[in-house]
Amino acid sequence: MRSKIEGDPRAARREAKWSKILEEAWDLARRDGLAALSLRDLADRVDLRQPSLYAYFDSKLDLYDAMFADGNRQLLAFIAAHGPYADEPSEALKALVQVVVQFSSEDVVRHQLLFQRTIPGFEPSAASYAFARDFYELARRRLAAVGATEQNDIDLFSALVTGLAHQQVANDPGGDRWARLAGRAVTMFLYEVEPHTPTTKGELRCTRH
Amino acid sequence: MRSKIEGDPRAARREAKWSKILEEAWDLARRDGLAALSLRDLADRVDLRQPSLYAYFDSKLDLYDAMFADGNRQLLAFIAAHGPYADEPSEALKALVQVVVQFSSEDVVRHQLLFQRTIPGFEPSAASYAFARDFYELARRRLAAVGATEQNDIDLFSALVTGLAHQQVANDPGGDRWARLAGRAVTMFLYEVEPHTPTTKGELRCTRH
DNA sequence: GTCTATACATCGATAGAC
DNA sequence: GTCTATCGATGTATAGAC
Repeated sequence: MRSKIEGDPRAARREAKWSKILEEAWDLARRDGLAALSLRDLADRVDLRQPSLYAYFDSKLDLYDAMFADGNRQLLAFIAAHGPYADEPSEALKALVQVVVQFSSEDVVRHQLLFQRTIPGFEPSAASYAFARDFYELARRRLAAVGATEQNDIDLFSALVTGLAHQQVANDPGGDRWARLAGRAVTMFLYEVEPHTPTTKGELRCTRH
Repeated sequence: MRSKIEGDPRAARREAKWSKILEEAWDLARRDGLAALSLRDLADRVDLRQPSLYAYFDSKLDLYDAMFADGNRQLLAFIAAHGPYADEPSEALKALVQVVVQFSSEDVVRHQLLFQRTIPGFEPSAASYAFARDFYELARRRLAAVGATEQNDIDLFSALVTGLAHQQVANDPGGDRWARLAGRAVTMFLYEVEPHTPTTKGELRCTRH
């Protein structure tokens, strides 16, 4: 795939233009709101006429789809950039939650597109959704490492994380009022999933100090 | 206020029309998406011409504001209709969470308007926000009854509830995959807020052996 | 209060020339 | 690929009759 671009200067230029379009689309969405994104404003930003944008995507929903994939790529990159973590599974899980909430709080409209479905008619394509699945798998593995494998446990955890992220974004954008609760939230979750009565699920001792 | 309407048939008719407008606006929003609501379609639904709608609200954002207030009234009515609960504080809290998540899952766009801020330019007016404050106060009182009064506790709880509601709405609309976790979530929360080792609120240390 | 009529700006999208 | 020109639909708003 890479060789195609590097070997073909026209494809490389097109790729660069496409990246510029995505970047400016995010910027406009942050300024005007995700739903209020205007293709004419976007065209102005990238030195094109509005109809010429259709050489890069088939419709506005298609653009949202590309942004959805891009946002998920950013999320995976953000997680990778803030690693590696301690090997200790519960610490790794705490770190993940912290990072995800921070990621969400850094860009409200990105969080809207990735985790809230508010654009009428928008449904991620299978290809774009694959990136979201990658993130889900990453979280699932880190949950399994602390012994949370049942669907109910995973669902409870996902609610906890999205709740923290949503409250952070909605009520304290740019701050850390909910982000700083990530560690406590995971502690609470772990205690629920692995009760400290050390019976079947391995020897786990919990004490308060 | 009531006497005004009952005493004046014209005011009563206007009130009825206004209710009809709100009702059809919700229905259209559910069909087309909240942001895609069209005033021309709405006018057709209520047997008016589009400009005549401006006799009932000053702008489209004004209509959203009225829907915001209406949705919050519905929430308070929904809570009232599903009471009274057991006096036991923790059970009352569980019931509240259950009801709120169920309420959200019953209407996705209502949940969007009330708890997610996705309409560009929309900000609830002070009058409409008063209803939201009523709900917040109700939840705060029920939290206080179980001993959760610190802001961090309230924030953690709000994240938990909105997280359950959001996951329910986004990933299992109409179902109960997350709604049924409400009781467990509250139990988990209560254990965190009121540790049964009644000493300090120190960090919980878990170690494997 | 509701209507007709109209205006204006903006939007996504398409046709066809180059 | 990019352009010009244009389309239909939209939201907003106003004037003026009844």
